[in-house]
Amino acid sequence: MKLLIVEDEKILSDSIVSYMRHENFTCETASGFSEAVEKIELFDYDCILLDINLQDGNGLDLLKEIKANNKMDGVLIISARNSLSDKITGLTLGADDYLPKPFHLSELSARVAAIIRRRNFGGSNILRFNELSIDLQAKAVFVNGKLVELTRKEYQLLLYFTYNKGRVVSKNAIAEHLWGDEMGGAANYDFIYTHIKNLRRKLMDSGSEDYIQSVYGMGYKFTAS
Amino acid sequence: MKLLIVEDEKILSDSIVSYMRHENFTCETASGFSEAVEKIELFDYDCILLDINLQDGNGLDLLKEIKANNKMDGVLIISARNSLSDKITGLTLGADDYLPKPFHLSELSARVAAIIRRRNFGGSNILRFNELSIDLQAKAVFVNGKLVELTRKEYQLLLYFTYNKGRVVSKNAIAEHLWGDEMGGAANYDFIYTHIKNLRRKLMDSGSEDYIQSVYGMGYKFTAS
DNA sequence: CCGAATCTGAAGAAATACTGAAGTTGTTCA
DNA sequence: TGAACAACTTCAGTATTTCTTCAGATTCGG
Repeated sequence: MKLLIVEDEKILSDSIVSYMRHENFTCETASGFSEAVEKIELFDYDCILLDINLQDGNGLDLLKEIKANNKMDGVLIISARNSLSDKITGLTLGADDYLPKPFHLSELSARVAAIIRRRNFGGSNILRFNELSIDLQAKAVFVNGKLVELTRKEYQLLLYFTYNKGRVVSKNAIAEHLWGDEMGGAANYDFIYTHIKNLRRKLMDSGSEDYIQSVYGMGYKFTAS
Repeated sequence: MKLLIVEDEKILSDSIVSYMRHENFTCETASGFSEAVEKIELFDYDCILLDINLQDGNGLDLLKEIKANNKMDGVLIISARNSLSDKITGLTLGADDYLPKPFHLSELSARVAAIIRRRNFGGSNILRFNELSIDLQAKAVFVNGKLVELTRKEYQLLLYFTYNKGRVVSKNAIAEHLWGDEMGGAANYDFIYTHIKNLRRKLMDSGSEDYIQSVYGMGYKFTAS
């Protein structure tokens, strides 16, 4: 899952990134209004953590812009202001949740997870696809009720497939989602081949069909239902 | 058996009521501090499910008031907050148990049932997991009835695991729960490794299975039942 | 049939986890 | 108060697991 943290207090931004990386989110940052606009136009994020008190503009305007651009990213507003009007305005403009400073990082994490769950998976903690089921809370994957032990990357990969079910996802998109900035537009995709191979093998060894369909020259399509 | 659910998130409150009714509890709700005080003064409840993060006041104050009024109601604290101090304060003030959000309704139900059983049959506050038992009042841990001497951190760690039974807890979350904000997103987790090692050793030396499962790259999962 | 894309197993590199011991802090009790 | 002890944290070295790279095999579309 990929996040954009829009926050100009470097210390806070860094600690959010550090925490969320450990929670296995892919994180990118923007320290200002303009940088955020740029990144949001270029990339897809599962959730944008938006501090509405930026130096170089009003975060609510940015929010307006995100929503006007028909971007489907989730948005969590972070604010030092406790004013009810900001909260209401934010939620009216389409933010998914609101978190006043100061906050516990674990609460931030829980809320972000909730937003993503709500937007991508209908709010459910357990996803089912044919003989496959995924418990988001326990971070566990089952085939016919039997636990399959996946590594971090394999789990992230599977999750990315599930919410792009039926769509072809390019290797570029996968790289961007699982690795962020530094790997997007990589020269080769050997590491993706390897992870896909391992994921396929683990699932099929446990008795699952192969729902990861290769689409020559395009990418992969997850075909379970 | 009659419950009072003090919770201002209507969706959560409704789903608790719906679930608990099926478990044959009589349910009433209060969406705020003042409403709760009123109801508690007027009626007797077997157990009060108290969210300590209310809009209109601190839930811990309400708890203090319940206990000061010599009400004998059992109290289960529900909290999104993760600060250890809240937990400790809550239990010190006389709460019977503590359940962090998010939780499974089945777990809530089990804990409520346990509180009621305990209070009605004069038992002490004891959690049981296979050959492990934890006396919350005495803050003592037993393996097959034999006392295991744990340090404070080890005890807190074990307790935190039991609260999150079956879920993967990240080292971040552990750090934040046991040490508070300042450790969130810490650079290294050496101290967690050490405490986990010591806790594991003490429990296993006493004849317990190792219920603390390491999940590479994600954290730990407590697997007893 | 050719070149490009994809797949595979194996090996090296990197990240994560564990351990014992040493250093530091805090508590207890004379 | 301060010596003795317990608890906590840090550190350095080791073990384990995962990630990435690579070379060769296979498949695919034209």
